[in-house]
Amino acid sequence: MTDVKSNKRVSSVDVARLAGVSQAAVSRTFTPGGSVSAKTRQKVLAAAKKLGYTPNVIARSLIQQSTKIIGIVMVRFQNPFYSKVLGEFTRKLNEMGYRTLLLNVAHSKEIDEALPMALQYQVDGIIITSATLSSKMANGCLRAGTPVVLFNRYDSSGNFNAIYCDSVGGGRIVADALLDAGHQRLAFIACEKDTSTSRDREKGFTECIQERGSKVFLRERGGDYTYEAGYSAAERLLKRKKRPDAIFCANDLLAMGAMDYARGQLGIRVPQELSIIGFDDIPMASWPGYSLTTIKQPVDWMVDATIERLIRAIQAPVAEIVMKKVHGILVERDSARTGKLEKVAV
Amino acid sequence: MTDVKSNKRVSSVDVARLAGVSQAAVSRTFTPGGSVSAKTRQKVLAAAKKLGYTPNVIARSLIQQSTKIIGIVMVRFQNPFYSKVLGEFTRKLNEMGYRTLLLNVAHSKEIDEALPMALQYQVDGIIITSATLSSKMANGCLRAGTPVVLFNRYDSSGNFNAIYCDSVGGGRIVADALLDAGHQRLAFIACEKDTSTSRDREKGFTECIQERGSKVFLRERGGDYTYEAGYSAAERLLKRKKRPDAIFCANDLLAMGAMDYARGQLGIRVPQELSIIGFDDIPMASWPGYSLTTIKQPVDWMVDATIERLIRAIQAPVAEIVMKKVHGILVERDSARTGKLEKVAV
DNA sequence: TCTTATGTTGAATACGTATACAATCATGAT
DNA sequence: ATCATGATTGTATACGTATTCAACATAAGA
Repeated sequence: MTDVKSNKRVSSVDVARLAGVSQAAVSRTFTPGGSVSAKTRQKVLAAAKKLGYTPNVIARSLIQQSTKIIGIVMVRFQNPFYSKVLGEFTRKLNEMGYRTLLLNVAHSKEIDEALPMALQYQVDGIIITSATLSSKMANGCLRAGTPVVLFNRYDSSGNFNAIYCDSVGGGRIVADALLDAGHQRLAFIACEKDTSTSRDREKGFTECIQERGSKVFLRERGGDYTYEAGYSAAERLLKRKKRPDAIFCANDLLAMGAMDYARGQLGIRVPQELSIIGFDDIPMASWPGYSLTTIKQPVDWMVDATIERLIRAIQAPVAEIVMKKVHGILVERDSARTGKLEKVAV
Repeated sequence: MTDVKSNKRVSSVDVARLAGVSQAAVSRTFTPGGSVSAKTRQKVLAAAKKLGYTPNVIARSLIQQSTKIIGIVMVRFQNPFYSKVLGEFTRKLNEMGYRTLLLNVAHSKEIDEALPMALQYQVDGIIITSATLSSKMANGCLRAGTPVVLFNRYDSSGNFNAIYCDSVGGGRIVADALLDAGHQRLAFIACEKDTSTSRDREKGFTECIQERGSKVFLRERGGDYTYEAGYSAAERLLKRKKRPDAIFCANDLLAMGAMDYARGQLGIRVPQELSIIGFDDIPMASWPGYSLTTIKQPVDWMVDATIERLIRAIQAPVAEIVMKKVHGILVERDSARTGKLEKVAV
């Protein structure tokens, strides 16, 4: 029964020969809308089963000019936010009949090496998370006619589709909430590694505070978007004589690091003595141990929108560029005092 | 300068025509060991640049019988352990000239749907993490001549390459450490979702305890390999009148959930009143907030070994099966009393 | 019965590349 | 100048499939 004699690949021609039909008949049998009689279909399927035949998608994609592969470029793998994002992308794309070619990139600079790989593999589309494109690569994609959608980034040139969360607005929301609750000395912990998100979150935060006649008390650079960076930044921030009473961190990991330092090393009570707010709303943010107040990015919506935009661009390659900005929402947990002053005053 | 007139794909024939050479010359120019004179190479490269030509790897793979794509099947995406694993795999495979096709699978059962996809795409090899294969699919891979390596699983039939961590041994180490430190009532929190790892970790733990003349005090099913499952399992475990003085959890996430419940809800001091030990050593385990004592899986080594085995199987398709088991090591942090009794007694 | 429409079928071709083979070229030694 | 040697080149073919086209069969309608 097991016909594992030669490790030679079995092709549609082999199946056709065994079934006594033409190769075209085999192809049609395995093509959803194919015009085949029930009889030949039977014969073909029987022969295919006997030989263990599987259609070669690579060969198919050559002639159909479509690989049904989407390239996903990710920069920060370990960050749970992007784990979640990647999981959603692969799952949903799978359901729609697409496979995902994963390009893991350590730094934004490497993106210029990764993209040609994707293009060489004739991917139908490319999703780029947390990074932008050099104009050179942008041109490459244009030439290849491969649609690109930026996820959680935008390109100020306006040449790319982009789905992203309003970082500036998120920063403003945080500033408002903290000031409304009566905080006096607001600090910010940034990520310095060429991330536009950190810059924008700080921008909204700072602008809003200034508009309300105050200014950011302290600013510390985290260096990275990691727990460790937040931990050490908090150390530098909280060892001062006059320390902040609220810290807004550029993302949740930084916030969790900061919180652990404040509580664990200095015994500071959160939120009674210090409010901490993050950004992203990663799964861990809701863990009781942290119960982090944060700006939630509507990941599901963003993923859906990104996929929809990409598919549309693939199907109708009109030179139409769509940029969608979605608002983050403040998830109030227990790491920050965010109640309006009035409420307390009453 | 921008010749983006037609979105028609540019092929080696187009380049050849423009350069005034044969298509073969173009192909040879882009083939590392190709026999081309410097002069024609110049002409070809110039023409290629002008047209924005990129070799079509799909077409190449058709004739070379090799796609340079590795399929990776992952079951539990959100778990930071596998995030790390995936990151390592993609990075290292990339460096070796392979791309990765990511197949995200919600449950082990779905693996039988995912694998044919990989095979249809003619992947050169397949890595399966945290799941085993049905014998039917196993046969499919055999027929297709596609090597498979199981990561962090083994197949008792002995038909598959496998690289995995000694879960039984890890469980024993934990039992020894806890008993040596004088714990009396040892509990275990399991993951029930068809995971052999959880079963094996419990097996080693239980066996060792029995050999030393005792037995497991309590056992609770976590349900999932998640923080939430650990949290609620701990609730059921610790609300009893006579509660355990040590809990071994099937993985780190469960352990962190359990710890947060114990400390946050019941005010139990860890490790003074309760020791907690996990398994995996995910990045968060070393966060000061948890400082979790755990069994470290040597991920880097395991990833390297998996890749090496896979590449070897691809290059020399001898029917050789290799199963490698590596020992986990106890990383002693602050969530468990693990010192030998003698030390304390002296 | 003849016509028309509809459904099946196979032969031939195209997708974009790599490579075997034979032909050509350059080079240096004799 | 002749020959052998080696490097370079072009032609032709193969990889495995989808699809066009024409041929054919079948069934329905007149």
